[in-house]
Amino acid sequence: MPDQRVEATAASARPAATPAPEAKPAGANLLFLREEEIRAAQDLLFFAYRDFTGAADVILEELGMGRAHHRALHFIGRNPRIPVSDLLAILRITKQSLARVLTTLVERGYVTQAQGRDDRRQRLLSLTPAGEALERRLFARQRERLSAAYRDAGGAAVEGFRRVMRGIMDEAARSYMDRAEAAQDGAPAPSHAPAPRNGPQRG
Amino acid sequence: MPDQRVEATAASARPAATPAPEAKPAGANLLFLREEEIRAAQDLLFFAYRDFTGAADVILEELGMGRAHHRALHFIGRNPRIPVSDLLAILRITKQSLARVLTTLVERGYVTQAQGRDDRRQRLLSLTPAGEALERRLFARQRERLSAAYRDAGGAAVEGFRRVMRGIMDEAARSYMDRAEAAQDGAPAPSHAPAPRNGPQRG
DNA sequence: TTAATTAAGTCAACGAAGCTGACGTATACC
DNA sequence: GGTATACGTCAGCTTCGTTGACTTAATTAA
Repeated sequence: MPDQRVEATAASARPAATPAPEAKPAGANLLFLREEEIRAAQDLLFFAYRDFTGAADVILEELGMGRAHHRALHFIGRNPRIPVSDLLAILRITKQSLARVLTTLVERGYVTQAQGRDDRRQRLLSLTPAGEALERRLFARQRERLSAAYRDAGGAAVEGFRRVMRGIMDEAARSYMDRAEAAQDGAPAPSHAPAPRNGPQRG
Repeated sequence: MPDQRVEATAASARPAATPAPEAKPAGANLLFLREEEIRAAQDLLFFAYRDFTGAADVILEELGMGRAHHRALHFIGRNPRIPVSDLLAILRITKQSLARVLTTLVERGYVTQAQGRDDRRQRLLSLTPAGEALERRLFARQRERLSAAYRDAGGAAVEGFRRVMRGIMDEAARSYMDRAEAAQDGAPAPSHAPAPRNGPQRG
């Protein structure tokens, strides 16, 4: 098996990726460091997200489902009785895309749809016990990675992580997170609102 | 225009998502908080990554390219003269998938392929000046988000962010990041190795 | 009470970006 | 001289996003 031993590949002399270190005006170095810091952040986001999402793939594949199913399951689990439109606004996909995954989730008994009480046009989505069980299985895999990272990094780092991640997401997502957190602290039945948006909305 | 005013939707009495607060054995509450912390991390990763990647979409769309093109451009830009196989191992996609985006990047003059000197089978990839210019445009959009987040969160938070993100990615990605950082500090021509893997490798 | 708006579903078709399997070619290495 | 490696390519499939058009039921406003 070619075990991808890329070690020491391409160790040939390569023109350094860094600009020539000669004749830097004052401040340029700082600016450069800042740019490198941001580029490193791009790397961090790519790798961390790739491996975070990949963690649950084994289970998904054995069930013939994809990541889209997992995302729906996750957000329905976190927001019982969420209206379809709110879920759409969280995921930022079209209802046709959501319909595809939702159909299979309902057919296979992972998600139930209940008619809204005050607005009977709504179909409020919740996990069935089977859905909760599946979500927990998927969660367990990602939890391994995340809690190991949290444990190794320590509490202060986790708080920093939280702050930076919040800063990266848009205002709508931040206020969603705020409401989710408030709900966590015992507030009764908040809206799952993803907060006002602006983008397209076609379909 | 229906401005997605989801505010206060579904504020009907909903069975709390949280387990009934009565009769908690000692420690259960802590355990619960820890689980909620990890679930919140899932949310953070989803929203932050969604908006981070979305930031460059406007430019990509106007050029008729996708995120796959951006990823290739990014990692080629960060690793001039990278062999195809190393890029594949970083992106973790098949060469057929990479070929599709690479073909258009080369055709449109954003990327050049040079024959390897010590191993002439290799096609070492680099950005052309046009490719660098495009990458900078794309970078600028993401930079806005990232540097605002860094600025608002502060240096200590950024370090925590970095530590947690490193912890989430797998060992191979961590050692890639280490090597990239070392290269940054003036070491001459390191390998772009994504470090040994294990997964499939078919195709 | 009628008309407009909204929530949700559905059919059809398309595009981006993954995937597998099977080969071909040039180069390296033993 | 034979095997393994780096890269490219043809063909076809899957997931999951997209647009556009249209229906039904329920709510809301005129």
